[in-house]
Amino acid sequence: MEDVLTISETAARSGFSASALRYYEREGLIDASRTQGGQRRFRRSELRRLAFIAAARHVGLTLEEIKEALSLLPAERTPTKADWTRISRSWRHRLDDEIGALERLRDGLDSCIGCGCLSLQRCRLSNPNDIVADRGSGAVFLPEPLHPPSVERQ
Amino acid sequence: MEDVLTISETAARSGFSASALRYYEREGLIDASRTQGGQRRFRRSELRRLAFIAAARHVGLTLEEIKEALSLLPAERTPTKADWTRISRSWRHRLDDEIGALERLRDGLDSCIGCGCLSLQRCRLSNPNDIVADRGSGAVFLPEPLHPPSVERQ
DNA sequence: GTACAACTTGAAGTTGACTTCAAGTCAAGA
DNA sequence: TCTTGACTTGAAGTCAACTTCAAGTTGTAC
Repeated sequence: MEDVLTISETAARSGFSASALRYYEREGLIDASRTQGGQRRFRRSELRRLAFIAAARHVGLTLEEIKEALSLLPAERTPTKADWTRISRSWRHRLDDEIGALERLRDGLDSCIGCGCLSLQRCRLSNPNDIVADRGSGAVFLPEPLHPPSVERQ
Repeated sequence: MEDVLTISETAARSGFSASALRYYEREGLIDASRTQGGQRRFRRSELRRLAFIAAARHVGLTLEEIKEALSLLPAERTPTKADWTRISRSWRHRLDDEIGALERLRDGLDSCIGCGCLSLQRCRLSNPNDIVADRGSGAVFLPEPLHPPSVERQ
């Protein structure tokens, strides 16, 4: 076993595609040295970074957020288990929030199905912010969009 | 109150932007008649369709799926409450599945933070399919990607 | 030394769900 | 009638996270 890996070896071991690895390197999420001929060689420690990236992606973080998280790792020494644990601890809250939002949506759906309304005036499911209806009720069903591309301004 | 609405009235009442309404019409999700001059006029019943679309978007359906769902509505008569209820009932399962996936992820995260591993060989959080590790263990942590843009084909 | 798979680059393409733009037309109040 | 805001269209732009492509270079097994 050599102590550096080619891009295809790294791809096979990390589960990312080679083009994704090139993209991550270009974006500054991972690092690679080069051969004299210019080919990438990845240190094994990059596999751990990639594992972190994979996990963070599963949690729903954007690459920008992941990059920021990775920048919190110590530069002068090899990150320890405790370092990795520290920067991933906040995911727990994020997941709890996401689960909570989905549960509120599901419960709202139950009542909507019960009444069959789907009314813009009354149904919180389709009108989370009570845009049209009674503005006195402060109840906001979904404080922010659950799925990224679903909110419009105007 | 007139019985048809302009695009900006419809936008205000539905919460969608005017450009989104044009887009939905072009994609065949909603319908509009025209004035002699060519301007759109929306029947009030379209507001209910739009309420459905808004709710379905919150549940995470794509426009394509929503279009398919809407095509199940009866064409020859005005949809009843029961019609709307019927086609939105399946959302419940979808939400349950999504919630379940997130909960499994959260619980996996807890054990990962506990051990601090984040190892490609051992950690199911970053290596959901056990690509590198022991292939004997049939346990698959996340059977499919939770967040759309996170899977690559080799 | 040769073959050939694996690698390199920059540029362009992909996806979904819109938004923005430019240039022109319509509707309605005074 | 005039004005002006609302409306129309098609085309192009946006976003993230990559993938695909073309054309050329490198590494290595024989």
